[in-house]
Amino acid sequence: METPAAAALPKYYVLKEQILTLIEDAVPGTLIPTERALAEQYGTSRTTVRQAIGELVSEGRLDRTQGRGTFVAPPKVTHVRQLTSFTDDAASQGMTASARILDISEVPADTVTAKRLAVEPGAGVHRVERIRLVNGEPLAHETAFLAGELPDLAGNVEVRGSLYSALREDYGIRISEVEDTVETKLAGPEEVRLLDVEMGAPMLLVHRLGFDPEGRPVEWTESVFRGDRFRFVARMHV
Amino acid sequence: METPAAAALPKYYVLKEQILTLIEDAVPGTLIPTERALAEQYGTSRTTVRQAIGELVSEGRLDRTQGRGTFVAPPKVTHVRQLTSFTDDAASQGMTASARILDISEVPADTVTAKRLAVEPGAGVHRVERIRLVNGEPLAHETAFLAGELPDLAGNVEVRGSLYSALREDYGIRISEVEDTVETKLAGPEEVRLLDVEMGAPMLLVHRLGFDPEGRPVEWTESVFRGDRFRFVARMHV
DNA sequence: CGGGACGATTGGTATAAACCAATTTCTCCT
DNA sequence: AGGAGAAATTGGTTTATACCAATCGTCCCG
Repeated sequence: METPAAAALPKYYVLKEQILTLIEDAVPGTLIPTERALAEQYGTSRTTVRQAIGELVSEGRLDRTQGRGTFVAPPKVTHVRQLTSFTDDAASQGMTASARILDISEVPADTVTAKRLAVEPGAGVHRVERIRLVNGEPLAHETAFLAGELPDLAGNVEVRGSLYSALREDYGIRISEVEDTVETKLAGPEEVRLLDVEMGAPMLLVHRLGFDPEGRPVEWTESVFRGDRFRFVARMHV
Repeated sequence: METPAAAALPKYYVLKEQILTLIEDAVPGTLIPTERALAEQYGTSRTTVRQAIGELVSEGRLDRTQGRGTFVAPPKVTHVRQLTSFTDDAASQGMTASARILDISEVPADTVTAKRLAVEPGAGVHRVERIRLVNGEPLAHETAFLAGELPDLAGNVEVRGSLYSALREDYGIRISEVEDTVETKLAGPEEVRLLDVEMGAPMLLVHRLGFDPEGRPVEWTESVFRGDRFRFVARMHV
């Protein structure tokens, strides 16, 4: 006595949709029932509840913290490339953007970086590693590599408060064309530590290669954005 | 007797890295040991092995099929927006691109579509739903909505073999500017059915709004790309 | 020789049960 | 009151087990 083509859906997925209807009208920050309570309430095991909640966390609909509970998550941040700055984007959405500098130093170029920046492997390049924050919450981990002579880069970035401002004002470097690649990636220990996400959460891995007006590559940046908090926008002429 | 700050990493993550070293030099299509064999070999449970393999599948490093086994996956496809066509991209990487049309029809605009295309809700818009394939494998599910009078759209798309060709050649519609948004999404039953991915696999959700030279929105498209097979590239002037 | 039935193998879903780790709450002592 | 410490609560990880479902190979029969 089987249902012809009705069921087929895994139990955890049905539960996921039920939880979605529970939270779709809730304000961000609302606490939802515990995993043990949901398991009993829906007549299933905690394992199944965790599988359902896990996907909702990955999708950015729920946040959870060990010892505290599981909460309704805030909506995604949208970032419009090139038309506005990161800071302006956030401001237009009623949020405040900032950055925390982890490291500014000069290092020998590895093979990948050397190829991108068209320098010799092992040549000195500048490295700028930052955490980008919105409303005080970490949103992205960004590591930029820059070719050329940039004396006292750390000091100038400090003063200007922005890498691009320093490049333009202090060194006369203008980036006139960029090539971005976007792909998915799962969070590893580094992202867990720096961005406060869960192991295995989906991330947006963005690589940017920036060229000066003469077409020379001057900037090579790898960024890892939280997939549950971020939306990437590009507007361009065809 | 605890190790001070050494361990800390979950066992499934350590196992994941070990499996990675096993497959990093293997040719795509190579069969790896069964879950039960790996569990015994590494002295762990099948649950833990599945958690490790699951992330590698999500990252596009492994493919698995019930009843067959788990295999090393092929590398990602890269798509450069606007500079070249989808077909040319694939060709330049030694692959062949194609599309399967699921539906071409005229439907009343829902509220979201109406807003994007600047028409009245319920007004008739054209709907084109396709599956994009590379090397015969489904890569993306794409649904486009178009405003305006487009008599016999289905027939013309059939003849031209491309939606954009038909718009340009048969209706004189040119898209001169586009706005793309990219975010992550997890695969649901529809993606599982149409794109041959696993439930919960990370996807790239892309929305495109296309404008004509007068700045009027003429195309609104939602695309879901396989995150394990696809890389999105945008090149633009600043 | 073809084909269908069956069984073995492999991944997919679900349960129950521990125990660990972070956080909050309670309690009791000063 | 205030604070330290214990207890309870909640999510995080792992194991063991069972059964379902898709695939593939084998064997036997017509």
